[in-house]
Amino acid sequence: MEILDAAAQLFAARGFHGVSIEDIGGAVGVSGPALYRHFSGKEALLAEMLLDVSERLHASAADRVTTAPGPEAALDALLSGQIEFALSHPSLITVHDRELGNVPEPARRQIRRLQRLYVEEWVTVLSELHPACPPARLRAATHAVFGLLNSTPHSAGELPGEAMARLLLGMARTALATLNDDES
Amino acid sequence: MEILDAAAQLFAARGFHGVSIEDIGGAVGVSGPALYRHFSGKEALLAEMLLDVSERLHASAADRVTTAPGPEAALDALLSGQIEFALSHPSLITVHDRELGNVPEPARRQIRRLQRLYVEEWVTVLSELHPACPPARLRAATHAVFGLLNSTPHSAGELPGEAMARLLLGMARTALATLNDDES
DNA sequence: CGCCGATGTTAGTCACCATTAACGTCAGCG
DNA sequence: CGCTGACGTTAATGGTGACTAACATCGGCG
Repeated sequence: MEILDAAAQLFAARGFHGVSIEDIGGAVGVSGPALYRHFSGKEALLAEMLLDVSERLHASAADRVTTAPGPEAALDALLSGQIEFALSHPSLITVHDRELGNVPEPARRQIRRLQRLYVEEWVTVLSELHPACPPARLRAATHAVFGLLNSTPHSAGELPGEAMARLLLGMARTALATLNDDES
Repeated sequence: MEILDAAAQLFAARGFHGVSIEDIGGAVGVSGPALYRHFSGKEALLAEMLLDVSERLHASAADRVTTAPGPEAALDALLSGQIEFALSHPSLITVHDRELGNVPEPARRQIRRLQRLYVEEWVTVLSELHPACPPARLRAATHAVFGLLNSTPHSAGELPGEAMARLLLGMARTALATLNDDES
């Protein structure tokens, strides 16, 4: 929806509390309280936005993993999916890992659940590739790779999108390839 | 200062606009407007906090690079410095790359300048190790590595600090080692 | 035509919050 | 002793912002 897109950009730029309902309305051409015809409140708007992101990420990951022929292909599919999403929706990525704390309780738990499932998708694939590696280490490495891939909003414009995608894919792949070698 | 530490944790958890002056006062045992005896306002407090972080990061980087015997050692020193800082001051790291937009103008420019100098420190070292690599690519890779290293606040507690430091060092090192190999 | 539901609009209302005012306390020091 | 400067406190004050109320507009459909 157009409202959610505008809100995502504003939230990413100024933070949830730095954006007013009137700001969001103004960004889509209506003014202020008109938004209450579409959302029950500011927090509900954020909740729907983050829920949608979590669902899309998790659904895409589950799909890619099950259709991949093997763990190496699955990992590449996960990497490409995350990169594609981060490059095409930088504001959503930014809001997604900044503003969970402002989502009210019924929805927050569900978003957390989807995020956890998403991470576990990665950990499962990685544990097939690195059976000797303890899960906690795989989880930490997964979060680190997310940090790497989600850095695109910060380095926006340094490189054309296609080049950036290849760079991130290469860096993430090799970063994950060393998981067995090191001592813990 | 104790006030800045408390404010950093609050800002990291709830965002600049999500924290009130009274919250910060309460966290250090005084209440509300007492803070105006130490800072001219909320934004000034943030400015001092971010300026201090930028200065420490840049000074440490410049120092480590000049005392290192060669580019490989310099890169390792940069990596270790950033990891050490991120692991010991997660809130400062979080605030540092989220809240620049809320710093008023005299100070913002200076913080930006220090951040740019910090990045250039990395790019200079990397360009000695990868002379064929265009600077834009090195800059993008540097930001990506920052994202990787600064992911610690998100994966807090998965791994003990020492293990996390080694994991991040290994991942970042190998991620940067592939910079020449890929096509751009 | 005339009702209705979707969608907006403009004026409150009420809470919160940064900042300032006015007023203590008290340690150190002449 | 009595001043002074550092540091706090509790009341304004003024602005902002989420949310609600009361009031249009209008396309579709009986």
